[in-house]
Amino acid sequence: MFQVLKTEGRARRGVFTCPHGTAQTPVFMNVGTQGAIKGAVSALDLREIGCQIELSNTYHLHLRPGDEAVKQLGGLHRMMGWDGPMLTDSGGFQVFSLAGLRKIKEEGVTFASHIDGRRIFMGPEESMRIQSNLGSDVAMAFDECVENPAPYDYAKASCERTLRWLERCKAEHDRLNAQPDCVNPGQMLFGINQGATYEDLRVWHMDQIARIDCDGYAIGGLAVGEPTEVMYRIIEAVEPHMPADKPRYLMGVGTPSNIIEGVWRGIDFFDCVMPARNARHGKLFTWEGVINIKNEKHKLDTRPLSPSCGCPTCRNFSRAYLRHLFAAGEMLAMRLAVLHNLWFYNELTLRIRQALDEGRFGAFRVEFSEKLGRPAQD
RNA sequence: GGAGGAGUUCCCGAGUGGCCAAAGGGGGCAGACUGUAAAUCUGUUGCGUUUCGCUUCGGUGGUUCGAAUCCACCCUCCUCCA
Repeated sequence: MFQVLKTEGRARRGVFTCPHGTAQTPVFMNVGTQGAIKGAVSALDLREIGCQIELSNTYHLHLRPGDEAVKQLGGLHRMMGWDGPMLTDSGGFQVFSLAGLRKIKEEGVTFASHIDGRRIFMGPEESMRIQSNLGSDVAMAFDECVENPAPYDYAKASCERTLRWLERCKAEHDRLNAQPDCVNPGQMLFGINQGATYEDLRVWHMDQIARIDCDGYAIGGLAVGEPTEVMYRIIEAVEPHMPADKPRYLMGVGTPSNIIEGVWRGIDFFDCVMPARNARHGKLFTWEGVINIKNEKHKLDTRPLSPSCGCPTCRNFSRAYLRHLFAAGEMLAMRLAVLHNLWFYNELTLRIRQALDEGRFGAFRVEFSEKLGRPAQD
């Protein structure tokens, strides 16, 4: 269930309700692909850093430990110790990221497992079955994420197929939810818009999938090679065609600026590996701009990363200590960095919501959209 | 005291007459990262007025058109024998 509380221009402030609770939107979902946030961060930590929705992955959990095993363990929520809202990606992104290891046919996709090379077949029905076994609150439709730029003819054929796959996903999802031993009978289904960088394909595809009754709609296939301006142009073209009473999810995006600009263009849900991955690599987001904590200039800096940050890392540790932990290759470096960046992303969306509540999101956007992507000034 | 062996750029370590400012690794410095095959990947790491010049392979001197590389002596370290 989704309720829009307030709007400012195209931007929306809302509340999303699912079997494991509610999320205030706009929301950033914290990515824990294999049932864990990389960087030694657990579900306990997610609570502390303000995570509203956790995101995991169908393909990866199907390979390890296996979705049947997860089901026997009581579902992914119980397995990983997270009792809040959870969304699972369908494996569609792996069609893109593992492009060298798969073959696409009408029935589905055959992957050569990136772990041991064994053949894994995943089509709409398989993806739905796996996600049903995982017991997430939101299952994503199985789609093909096409790399940009893509030839028009290919993008057209691909998004037509993704539409047919959504019809199969919907049918299988409804069937599975009605099974007596279903892990999470209230599981929702989100459809995914594709069409590469072609506005006519995007709009046609969006109109088509909107006719299939989903609990939300996502824009996929962006931030996969095209310039940022093109991404914004596609969102602006598609968004008016997305059902106004359903949540809108921009998949895999993005930078703090991308999120502000996405909200400005009517997006409610985001997710991205960037805060976690960049954190592991020493790039930290703050309200003053981006900090590369590995840089020599922080060697003797006793200040926290950011004076305006209330995260566990900034409350307790100096830049100098963090830099040392990175230089020394200590696991703790990654953990503290990931906690900080995810806190920042969760607080970013919190402040966006506050700005929307108070009708000043336009001013918020002007103040922060560009600033958050620049290097922090000392 | 005798017999061998070894000293190369920040470190380790290749290189035994010209294609050597010198492989490779480490360390250092910097950059990338967008529904996670990523604790990964890339660049750079003697100086300068940078399609060229200068200084550099323990030290000094020599051979040669040309030396990290060959010769002499010296210094330091390691192993074995006494």
